[in-house]
Amino acid sequence: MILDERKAMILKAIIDDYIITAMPVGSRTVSRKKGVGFSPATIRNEMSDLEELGYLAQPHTSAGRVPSEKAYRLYVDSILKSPEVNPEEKAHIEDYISRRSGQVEDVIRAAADMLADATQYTSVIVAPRIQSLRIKRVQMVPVDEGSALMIVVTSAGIIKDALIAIPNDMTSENLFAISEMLTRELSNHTLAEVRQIFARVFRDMSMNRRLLGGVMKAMEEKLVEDAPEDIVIGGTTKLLNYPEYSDIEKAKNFLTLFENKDRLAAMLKNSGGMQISIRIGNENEMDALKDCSLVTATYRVGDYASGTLGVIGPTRMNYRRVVSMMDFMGNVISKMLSGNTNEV
Amino acid sequence: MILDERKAMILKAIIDDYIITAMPVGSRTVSRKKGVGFSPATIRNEMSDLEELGYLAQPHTSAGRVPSEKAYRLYVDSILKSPEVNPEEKAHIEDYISRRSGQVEDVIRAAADMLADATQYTSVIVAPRIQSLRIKRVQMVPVDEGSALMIVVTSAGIIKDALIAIPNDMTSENLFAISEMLTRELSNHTLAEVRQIFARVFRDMSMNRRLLGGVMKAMEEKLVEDAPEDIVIGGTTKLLNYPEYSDIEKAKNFLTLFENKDRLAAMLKNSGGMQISIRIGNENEMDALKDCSLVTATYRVGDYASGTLGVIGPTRMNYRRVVSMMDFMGNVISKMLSGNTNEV
DNA sequence: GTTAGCACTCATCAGGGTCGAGTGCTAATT
DNA sequence: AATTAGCACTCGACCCTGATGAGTGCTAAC
Repeated sequence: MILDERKAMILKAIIDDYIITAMPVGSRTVSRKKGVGFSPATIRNEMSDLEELGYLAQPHTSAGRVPSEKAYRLYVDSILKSPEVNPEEKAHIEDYISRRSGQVEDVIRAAADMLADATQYTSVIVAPRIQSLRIKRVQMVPVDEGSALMIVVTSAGIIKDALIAIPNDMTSENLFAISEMLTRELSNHTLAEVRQIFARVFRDMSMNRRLLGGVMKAMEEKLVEDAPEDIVIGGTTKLLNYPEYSDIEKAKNFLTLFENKDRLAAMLKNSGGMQISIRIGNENEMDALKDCSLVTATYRVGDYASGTLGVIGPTRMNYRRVVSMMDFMGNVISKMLSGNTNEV
Repeated sequence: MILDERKAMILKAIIDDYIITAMPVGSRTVSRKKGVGFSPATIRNEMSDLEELGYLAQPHTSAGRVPSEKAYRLYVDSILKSPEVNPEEKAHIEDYISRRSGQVEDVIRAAADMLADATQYTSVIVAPRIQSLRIKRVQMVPVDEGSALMIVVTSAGIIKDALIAIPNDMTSENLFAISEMLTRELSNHTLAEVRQIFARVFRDMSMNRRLLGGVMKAMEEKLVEDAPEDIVIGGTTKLLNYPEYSDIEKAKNFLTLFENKDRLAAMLKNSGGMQISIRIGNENEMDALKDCSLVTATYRVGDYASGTLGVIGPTRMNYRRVVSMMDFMGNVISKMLSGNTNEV
């Protein structure tokens, strides 16, 4: 089912045109393109074949042709090798992001904005899964009579905190001592392992059972269990600039998507572990994305944790640019976030 | 320029109807309402008067009448006294929000969601201005070789943090000692005063000049100066459900508004210190809000700090409900956030 | 195998007619 | 004097129509 060279060339021309104009492409238009040395009639015959093969579709009898998802798929697969981002742009992006020192949230925020800006589509970045991170320090800071802020510093400089209740008579020296102890016990373990470790600690030392109970509860509840996904969205309204979203219903559907961040994160993450994954139109499970394409990539933090970044645009998006941009951006994020992390 | 009773009644009927239907209201419609004992003809005469007085407008000759901003203003002023939120709803909201323990961010997030949900308009809440908060504790937690997380706990349990650079040979005991010292020096002062205090400390003790320099720089840069406004938005897409936003251009304008949070915060905050302020249509400075109304209220945190909450909806919004909801919500937030704060 | 020619299709748009909601005015009623 | 009924008038919404033009498929000529 491989296309001969001329068909492929014509199909490519049609897709290229459609990516820009979002209008059905006619035979005349194709034949006028440079590099295409055939008359409209010839093109028509080929287009007719392509339609039969399922690569093109006609919105109505006397309209031009529109590429099908199958066509995009072919196009995308054939194009992935040849990236295209100019060096100045790269430098600019890297500079902007690296200016955000440290905090993972900030880096991701900056990256999402840059990605949306560079592609002119909507971008989404999911922070690394927290359960898989290794704890480096645990520290409690008194906030109030009876409450303290528990801070967990993990590898890769990702920091999580939660308010916990403490006994009223606890001094800050006391808290410090306990923090040191917890750090000793927990460091180098993942958050997911915390529960078992606590079980052991509880047996070993009877000290401050009540406080430890509170700490453990907070860790489980706030840091492990229902921790909402950390997910950042850039350029939410970018897609409204494209004609396919001039229908208010579609726009609304699309925008509501971002209100449920957990679902969004879930969707982004099942990219099957591919380095770069592209889902076109109906290849997406979510209804609101049925006429969008979603390009996702993975970035790494240190040696174990990883996160996902994605771009959502119309099916006729500029895949070449998006893919290379994602590739580049993934590397930048990895570099920024792993830079912090010296060994554990 | 006060309206006689009948005119007022007719005007109110028109506004009430328009709030629901978003369609020009005709004399017949008004006359059919219960409580209005007049024929369409009579109503027409009154409506004609009201138009002359500037309370009504006609989109075109043979259409019904539409309330002007002046009418809304009158309506709103006359209605502010009589709140309307049912007790179960109140209980539900209070319960939902109080479930978010502690962290200011969480409370505000929850409140914004609730507010948007209860009103079916878009809600905005600005966190208390950080400069005016009093410091309760300063604590540094080592993160990495050469970097630490500085945490500033302020009154009202609002917590700010920033990554700072520290000398490589700093131990955690060392950091703890310095934290204690900083806490002693800074507690009970506002962030805005930090600079002067540092000047004094610098003279008094020569210890660890380099670290202190870093701390001070971080405080100034990250916590005082360009700290972006903490602002939370709920129900961004809610307004898309109203016919006045079925125009994609308007929708886009409106949505882009939320991308510049600083401007948004600035606008919310200049409500002239009123308890509840309502800006209708052109009373708003921002173009994107020219055909919206903005209702803002103030909440307090402890005795000194305060923040703003707001609802954005179409000019024909249900003012009665929104106002009473804002009033209630402001109190809930105040209570939640001040509850934490025992004396400093 | 390629192309020119031609009849055919169909979305888009402007013009024109009808319909109905709503008005303003005038005259009749209370 | 206030209210109401009646009526002519206005104007947007809707539907139908025909013209236009982009684009197609087929056939015959090159």
